[in-house]
Amino acid sequence: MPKHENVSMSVIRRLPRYYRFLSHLKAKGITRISSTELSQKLGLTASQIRQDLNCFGGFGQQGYGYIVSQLCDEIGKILGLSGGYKTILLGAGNLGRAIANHMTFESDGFKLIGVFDNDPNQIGVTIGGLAVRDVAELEAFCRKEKPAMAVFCVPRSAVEQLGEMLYGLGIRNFWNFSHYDISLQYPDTIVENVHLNDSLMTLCYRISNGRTKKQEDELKQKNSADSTVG
Amino acid sequence: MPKHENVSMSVIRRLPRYYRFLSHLKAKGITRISSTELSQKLGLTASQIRQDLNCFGGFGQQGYGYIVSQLCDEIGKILGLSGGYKTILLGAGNLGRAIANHMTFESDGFKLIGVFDNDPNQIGVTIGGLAVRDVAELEAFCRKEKPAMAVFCVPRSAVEQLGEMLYGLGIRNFWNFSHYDISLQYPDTIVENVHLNDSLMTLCYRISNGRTKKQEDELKQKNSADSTVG
DNA sequence: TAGATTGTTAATCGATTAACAATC
DNA sequence: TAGATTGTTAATCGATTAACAATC
Repeated sequence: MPKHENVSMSVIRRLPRYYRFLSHLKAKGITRISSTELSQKLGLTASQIRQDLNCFGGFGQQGYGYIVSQLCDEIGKILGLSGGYKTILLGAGNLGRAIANHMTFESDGFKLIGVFDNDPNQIGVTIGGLAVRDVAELEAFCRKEKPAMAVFCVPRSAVEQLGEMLYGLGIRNFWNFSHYDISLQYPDTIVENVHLNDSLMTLCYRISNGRTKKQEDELKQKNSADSTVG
Repeated sequence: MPKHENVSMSVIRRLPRYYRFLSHLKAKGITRISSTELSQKLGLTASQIRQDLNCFGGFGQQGYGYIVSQLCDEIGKILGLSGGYKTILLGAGNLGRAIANHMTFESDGFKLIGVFDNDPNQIGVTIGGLAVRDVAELEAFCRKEKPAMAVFCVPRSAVEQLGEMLYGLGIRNFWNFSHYDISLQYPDTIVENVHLNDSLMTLCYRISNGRTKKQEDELKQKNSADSTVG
């Protein structure tokens, strides 16, 4: 597995979108696509797509474009989707359940091996094919199974406590749905935060304040382009 | 309510973090904070924070800093958190439930007024204080209540159908958890996407490929700073 | 007044876009 | 070969950081 240093987060965050769309094309039986076509479908520039892909190597053929299935597989490899990283999930509330099901049915590089909660009513209930365990068993479970990643679907305060324990047990990778960002405490962790609250407030801002000038310009441009076509 | 044009999405996406942290400080009874202190707590530069805030006006006092409660309230106003935008939610699965509860207990500018599903087993069940309605009632409900925002917690295919209907009914603001991005179809919509899948794949990439050079440098710098302090 | 910290301008850095030679 | 489209370099644009005068 090659290491791709110096690739910016901006590029990395676009890879899943490419992967998703290419999978879609592949499923539809489309074999070939150019950067221009891709850019139109995704709302990006062709230049950016070529620039992004060339961070990892030349996957296209001049004068032809990209072979959909090949490019899709390559991006899957780059993303490390066959990793099968052992994962535990903390918190069996509604969000935890949704995430557990998601991870079970669409395993994007991770394998859920344990779900934990401290609520006696939840313990034993089956979620994503797994019986919810008592959080009291967490330490022993981790020593035995050595999970690579932990998902936090618990409140902020619980993450502060559990984070310390899991860090002590060697876990360095986290998918965090709480407000507490463990990476500020332990800088050598890899944390992917999903702050639903922030997302909602951003939406609130956008509704309240209207579009930015840039967005307004793009919209105008798009509208005039549409009416030219039609 | 002033309109702040020309504010970039990068700035807007940091506002909720400021707001969240300032609320936290306020709750702890802290009255004053400088941009330097804030920057240390949030892992940003003081310069960036001042630059960000000055997009909206001068909220600080030279030689003193910022009054926590005042700054917090101002950011809340900028975000439009008192908007109380009427919101409907489509999809009463686990994710829909988690989101409905979230929106009911922490109303960040939105008021949930209806939850819809097409599964007869879900209809009538209470979620976030609301009885789940049959999606067949959706159109009549919207004509009467005129919601400002819709949350999509349904699969891609359902969003394609429902999106068209809701757009036709005048709804232009969406919080979207599906893979289907309605803003590509209707450019005059405001859509905030939450792609959990993409987030997970990004994490997978980061685990598989290690830190970027920039992150590695920052980590080294932080470690040496820590050992100098201790 | 002296010290501190903002608001704001200028400098740097990084990301996106444009252009075009290479080549299938 | 001619046409198309990539890979890659150069130009532009935007965002972040640094610096410092203004001022509390």
